Amino acid sequence: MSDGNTYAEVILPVPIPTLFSYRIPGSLKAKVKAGMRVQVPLGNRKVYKGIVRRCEIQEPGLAKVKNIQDVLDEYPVVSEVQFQFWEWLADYYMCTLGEVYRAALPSGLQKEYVPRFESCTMLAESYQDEEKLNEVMDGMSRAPKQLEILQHMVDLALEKGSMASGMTKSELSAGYAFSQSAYIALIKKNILVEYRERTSRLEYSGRKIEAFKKLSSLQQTALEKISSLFQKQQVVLLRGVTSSGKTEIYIQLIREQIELNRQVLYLLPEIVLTAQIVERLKEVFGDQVGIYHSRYADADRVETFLRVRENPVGTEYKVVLGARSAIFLPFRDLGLIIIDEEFEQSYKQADPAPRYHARDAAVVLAEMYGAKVLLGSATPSFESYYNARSDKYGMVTMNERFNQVTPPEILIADIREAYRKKRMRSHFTPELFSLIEETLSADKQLILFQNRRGFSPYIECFSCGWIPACIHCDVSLTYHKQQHRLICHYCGYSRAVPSSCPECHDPHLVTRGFGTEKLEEEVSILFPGYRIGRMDFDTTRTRKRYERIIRDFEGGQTRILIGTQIVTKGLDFDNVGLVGVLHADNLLNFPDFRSFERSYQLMAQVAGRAGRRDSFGKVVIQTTNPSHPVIQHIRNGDYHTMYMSQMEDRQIFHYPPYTRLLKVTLRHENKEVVEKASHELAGNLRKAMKVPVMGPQSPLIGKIQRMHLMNILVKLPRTAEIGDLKKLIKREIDAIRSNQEYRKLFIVPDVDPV
DNA sequence: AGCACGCCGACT
DNA sequence: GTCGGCGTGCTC
Repeated sequence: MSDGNTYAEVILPVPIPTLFSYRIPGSLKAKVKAGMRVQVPLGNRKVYKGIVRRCEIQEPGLAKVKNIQDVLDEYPVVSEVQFQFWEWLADYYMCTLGEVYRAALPSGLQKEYVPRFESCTMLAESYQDEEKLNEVMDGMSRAPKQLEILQHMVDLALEKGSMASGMTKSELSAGYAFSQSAYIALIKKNILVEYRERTSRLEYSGRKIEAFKKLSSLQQTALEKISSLFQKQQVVLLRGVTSSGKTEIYIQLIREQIELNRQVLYLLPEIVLTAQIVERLKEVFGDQVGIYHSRYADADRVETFLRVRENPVGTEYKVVLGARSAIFLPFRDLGLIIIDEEFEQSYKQADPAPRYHARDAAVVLAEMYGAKVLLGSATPSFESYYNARSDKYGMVTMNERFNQVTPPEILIADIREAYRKKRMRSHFTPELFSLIEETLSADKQLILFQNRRGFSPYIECFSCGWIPACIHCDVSLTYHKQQHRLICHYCGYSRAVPSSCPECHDPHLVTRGFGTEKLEEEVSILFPGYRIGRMDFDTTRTRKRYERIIRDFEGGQTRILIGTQIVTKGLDFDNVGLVGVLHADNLLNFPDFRSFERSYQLMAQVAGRAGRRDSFGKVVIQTTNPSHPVIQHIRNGDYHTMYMSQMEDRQIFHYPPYTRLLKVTLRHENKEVVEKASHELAGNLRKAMKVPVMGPQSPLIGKIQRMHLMNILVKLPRTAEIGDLKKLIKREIDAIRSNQEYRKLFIVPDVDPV
């Protein structure tokens, strides 16, 4: 039954799993289209910006239907393909469309965003013909000012490409005695037309495009293999060791897509997305390259977002270099998605929802666009390698480094033996110590890796063993010497260092273990006179500081670089002769089924920093367990054997890639409540379905920010249609949620947790 | 997620 | 007498 009104379904950024229906007032009927942002009231006088999912729907049959207040776009900002992608994401990752909306649009588009408009002008269509124009210009001897403007107009237009080119009024009026009245006369005569255009906050460099680098024969072969695999496969894994020159292969593939007038999304982990890589792409693709990541000012993200699609066809960005959220950009026609360092955990969004994995989501997105996916990595994730080996993906391997760069020599140093023989010097084995000396005297640089920040992971009372712990979390506090404070690495809580033990009043408190800060101090004492750079969470808070540390090391001002994980990522230095891993056991002993895989990837990455370009490098890995299989595999560079042995375990214990995991985390401020609820949920899940349900288990850190945690792990079969199982799980979660007893309980499902 | 409504303790 | 604490429930 139609009442003559039309209605729209709107997605709002609220965690409610429904769309909201609004009436479209007559005045807006012509303007509202799916994918446009609208302003709507919700609840008490609150104004929200929502996205129209569908419009022109029938009367929704609700008691209260409010009006759309305003339409905020001239063109849709979300396309139908994007909506399909949003819906897939919400369904697969068990979240609401509202949550996807929050993640997908830059916040500038969710709040106020006032684009800058500028007056532009161009020749009216009938005067774009040269003869016709000459005719009027000949008749303008009595209007020299108008003639001058036209002359100028033609020069500028031709410079831009054609007589039909538009320009801003300020461009037209620059550099001569521009007459406003003469200009208006030309508009009135319909020789010029004026229009308004949104102008950019991002600068066009107008830079000249440089020639493509010639590929080596190895690169050329790899490129040809990739192209031929793309004939029959949607996804190809490019397995290329560090320094094998993957980037230049990507550049050729991007070029091919641009020639086909299709767009390319080039995903990188946030931290690898540095000036180095951006520069290289701009060198060859100039202003066709867009950048999109969270460290960008939001206004710039909005610009990139809009320029991916809204620009006239042909002038939009052809390739966007971005971090994981770039999968939400509204591409007109995506032909290829490159995912570099595809094994990086940071592709998975942990918090908040949608807890999506950009690599996996990108494969689905590519399918929707009919695009290809290239995964790049030196040490692929086991999932991707498994897919390649089972022919789901194509695979191309590059085993040699570019320009015959010699792979680094990897030495394993036994910490325990060195201790026994009393040959440790602070945290250095004799092997590492003498190689540091050698490297420094050979005028080379070195990198030391320790996966802990701060000075020491905890302090302890010498007489009674008391250890200061966080008041909000179940962890010890890390001592930061420079700030002279004890800091919680989970919630940020900090306190002064006590002058004596509060338990037994002994003033003798000792530091235990070591982090990057302590390492820096000891290196400066043991190897005086060399400038040291430290790169960790504490020293890289701002982009400026981060870039400065890199620049100083790149330029050779700092000789020694000490850091956490962050030094392993994608940095390309020429003069590094040595890389030291101070304590590999930290990584290996992490209680997670992926810890071997991770350790291998991490150590292989650190090792890859050594001996790039024309220099020969060495890597020293210090460990208390030199016979550990991962250590042996690293030394032999044997990814495959490592993979095969891990796969056996994964199959036996039902872990990915043989199953899909779904982790449910329960949070409550009361320990008893969260334990009771999680047991109840796990029990109900076991009753409801025939798949392995593990737990509930208290995680390694049982309390974070005053909230007690419990995890339940569901192992979903790879083969079956898992949609129904997820619905079932959702139902059980909702049942627990609706229990009054558990009203302050948070239940968070995480699909494919990492 | 907001935001208001609603029902109990310390203040001008 | 009220200001305000945050528990509860709803939002087209």
